Amino acid sequence: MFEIQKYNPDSSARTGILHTDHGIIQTPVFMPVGTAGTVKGVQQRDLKHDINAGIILGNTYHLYLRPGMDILRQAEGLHGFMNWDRAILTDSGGYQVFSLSDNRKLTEEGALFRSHIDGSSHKFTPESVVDLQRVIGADIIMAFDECTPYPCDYAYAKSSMDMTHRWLDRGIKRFKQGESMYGHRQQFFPIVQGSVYGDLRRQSAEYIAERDMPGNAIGGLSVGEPAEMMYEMIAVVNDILPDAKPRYLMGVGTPVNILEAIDLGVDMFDCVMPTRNGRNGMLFTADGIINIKNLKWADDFSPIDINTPSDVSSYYSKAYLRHLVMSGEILGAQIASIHNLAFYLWLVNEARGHIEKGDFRSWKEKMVVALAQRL
RNA sequence: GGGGAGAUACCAAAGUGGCCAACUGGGGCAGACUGUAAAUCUGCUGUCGUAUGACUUCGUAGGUUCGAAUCCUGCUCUCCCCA
Repeated sequence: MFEIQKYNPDSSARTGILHTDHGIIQTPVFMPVGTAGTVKGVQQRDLKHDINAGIILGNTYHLYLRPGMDILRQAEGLHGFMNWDRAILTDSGGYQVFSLSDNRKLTEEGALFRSHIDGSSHKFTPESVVDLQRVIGADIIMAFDECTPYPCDYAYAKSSMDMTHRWLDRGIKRFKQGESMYGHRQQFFPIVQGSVYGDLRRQSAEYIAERDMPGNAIGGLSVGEPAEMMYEMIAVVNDILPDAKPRYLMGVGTPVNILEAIDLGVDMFDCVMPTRNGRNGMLFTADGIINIKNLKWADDFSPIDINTPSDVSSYYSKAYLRHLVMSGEILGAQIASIHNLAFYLWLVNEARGHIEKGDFRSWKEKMVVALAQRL
């Protein structure tokens, strides 16, 4: 269930509230990615109290391979297993169809995977992926799709999109036949595809909108295409997807990408960037990007970032964090991950505040310039 | 005092007449990373702003040779064994 709270007067940006049985989520929202049942490097305690994440991601493919469904069932799902009482969204494994393309084979029936862990063979179908996500028990579960690569020729993009649509209907059917295993409600989101082709995107958005599910996702973007192309596709799609339902832009993105997409009417985001890039020494701040490994920070004893409201951001110095990252110390990856996630959450909350105030557009224009700076 | 081994770039360590400005690690410098097979990957790392180019290098001083990090001689230093 989703309620719009406020529209920004001069853009498609809006604020809303998404209801789940594990709490309400104010949108726009950023969802930290916790693929394997862990937001890498960050404890649940810090995710809650320092970062204040209301919802995190898990991944069906990875959890299915390890620890496996039997363990998750015994643990009463992923919530019980990782002791996380707020909301969870699971990706279906559609992204792995893309990222593990060397290890899989697609058919109308579904996808045959070779496990990246032990090489064993596994089959995912639109139906089985619903069943797996029942066991995992996420509040929001995703349809099984093919995330097409970029570049992707028109013919392939079209046939892939059509198959994703057929897969969607099979998934919805399975979803409606079954029920949640642990007593809380689950919502099923379909995914728009169509690569970078406006007419395909339009077609896909129409198809998905007709399914009338509680929320809609936009997939297959930020896979290497220019940002402008991505924005164009988002605009096309959002024009068709119903206003009254949350729109989830999968896998995006940079702080700038997120503000631009909010401007276009997107409500939900997830991305590995704050955690992965954080582990690799990139820090995001409201003034721009810091590569903490750069020599110039070696003797900078000022706080990492006094603007970002997390304990670590103002407690530790840049020089110290650089030392930790350069030395390969685990704490460096942890601090950087917490800081970046807190920054992403701060950014979308700030966006929310400005939408409510009605000056989102002008605030965004200023931020987009600042955020892209290299410090 | 006697015998033996060795000195290579920031460190470690290959190379033992031309394919050597010198393998490979590490370190350092920089870059990449977008629904996570990533605490990962890529580039550079003697000097000359770039170079299929020039110049200076393999403890040190000489020598042999068309050509030496590689062979010979002296010197300096280090390590090991025996007294």
